[in-house]
Amino acid sequence: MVTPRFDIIGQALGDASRTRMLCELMEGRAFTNKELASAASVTPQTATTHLRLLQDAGLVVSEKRGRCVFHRLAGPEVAQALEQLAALAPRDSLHRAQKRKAGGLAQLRSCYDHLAGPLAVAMTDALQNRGVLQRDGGRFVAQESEVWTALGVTLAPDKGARPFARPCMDWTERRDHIAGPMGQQILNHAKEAGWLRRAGQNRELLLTAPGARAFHQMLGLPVADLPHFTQEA
Amino acid sequence: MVTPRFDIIGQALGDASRTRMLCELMEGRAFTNKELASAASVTPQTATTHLRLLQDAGLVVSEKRGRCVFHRLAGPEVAQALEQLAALAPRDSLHRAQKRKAGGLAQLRSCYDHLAGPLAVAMTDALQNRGVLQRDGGRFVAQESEVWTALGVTLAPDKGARPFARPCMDWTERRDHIAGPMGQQILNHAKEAGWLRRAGQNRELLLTAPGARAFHQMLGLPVADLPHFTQEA
DNA sequence: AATTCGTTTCGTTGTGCACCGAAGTGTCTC
DNA sequence: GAGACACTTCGGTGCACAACGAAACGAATT
Repeated sequence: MVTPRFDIIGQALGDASRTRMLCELMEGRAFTNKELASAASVTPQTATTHLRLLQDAGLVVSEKRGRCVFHRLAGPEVAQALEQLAALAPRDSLHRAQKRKAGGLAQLRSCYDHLAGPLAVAMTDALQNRGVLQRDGGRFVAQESEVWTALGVTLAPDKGARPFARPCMDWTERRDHIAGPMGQQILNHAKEAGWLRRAGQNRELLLTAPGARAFHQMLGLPVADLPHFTQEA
Repeated sequence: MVTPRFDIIGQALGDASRTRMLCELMEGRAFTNKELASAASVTPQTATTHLRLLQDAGLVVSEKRGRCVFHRLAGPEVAQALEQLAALAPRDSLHRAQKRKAGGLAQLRSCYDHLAGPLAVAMTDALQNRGVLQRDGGRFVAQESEVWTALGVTLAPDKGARPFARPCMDWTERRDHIAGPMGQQILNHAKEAGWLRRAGQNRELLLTAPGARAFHQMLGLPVADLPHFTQEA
């Protein structure tokens, strides 16, 4: 048969669990297997098979980083095609991204042991612009002494084997931020200095007034749009 | 769950048989159940369930005409979305329409007992423009005496109960042409007058030189692009 | 009324596959 | 090294559904 084979893509779309995963991925960020599994309400091993199928269909690309695997849409065309397809069904739209940005869920949060979100990405950018941090393929190289002064932080010296600064895929910005010992110590210092406070049980964080001043004065980071800590809580 | 529900559409696309049907329908014409069943290589009863599914997904609309049911894509947006989706898969394109138009399969053919194809649609247009034929909801009303002269045909008088001129969904043009006794007698006269000849075993027809003259002079129909009869056969 | 044809409904079979539990691999931390 | 942790592979279960035969329905023709 000479029939065009968009049934492969159709097959990939033809399952509710995969649909839920794709809706998460429509946000543009990269997600781990576990997160997508949770989004689809299935176990990780089921998510693995789903994601392989989406990969085979060319809708999703996956990238291994350490022990995590990050999945994201194969490109903007995919998102566009899916959006157009979803527009055929006059249901509620699927712009989770906007909802999430509007709702204060995760503009500022911790990622494992380090800082994540737009602020973390902006910090990474700022440090790179000042030449304190350089990207070298899949890793970061930091001028340690200068980082101290740039951040006003006294970081413990590197213990050795573990890379001092690693890039970590940021959920919201779909770009890398600083992980590893350096990221961990930055977050610790920010907490101890009272720059950040936990918002609830989850990983969400709030910026305090001194924290906003510190990040803005030291690195020129934009802090106006971030969620600030108020006395209400 | 608040997840968007494009899994319904995805489900509809997620089957090879339905994909084959949709590829046929991408041509823009309306197809009967049986034709789509044949295109998908399944039995008509299987095609029925597939088509209901496509209907529920909002991809296809169906219209009953006599004992036939005509199915076509719900609208141009559907075709566009499918095309964009198919473009994600870098396989061979699905433009059957163009192939079929380029290949001389069915520019001019008989439909049951009457004439079909672009020429038939153009004829219907021309007769309506001259006020000889009027559309009245789901049927045609013809000024019989004037039709005679306009076509240079002597049509037998209407037998009674059966509507003299009925609209019939044209495959190629996705628009109606003239069926019923009127359409039948027009085709008969065209054959007897040597205006048209059969091309092979199928319903394909060829236009002869006198036929081209007749259709062009009497109704101003465009005949240049239609398949002409030559001595080769 | 009988026949033919296109379509649909029903009942059944068979298969594909989503799902999970258990176990295995690779990576990171202590 | 041991112990977490993220992910994958394997095996098995259960369900959804594509497919067809048989039969019913409706429209058109005789």
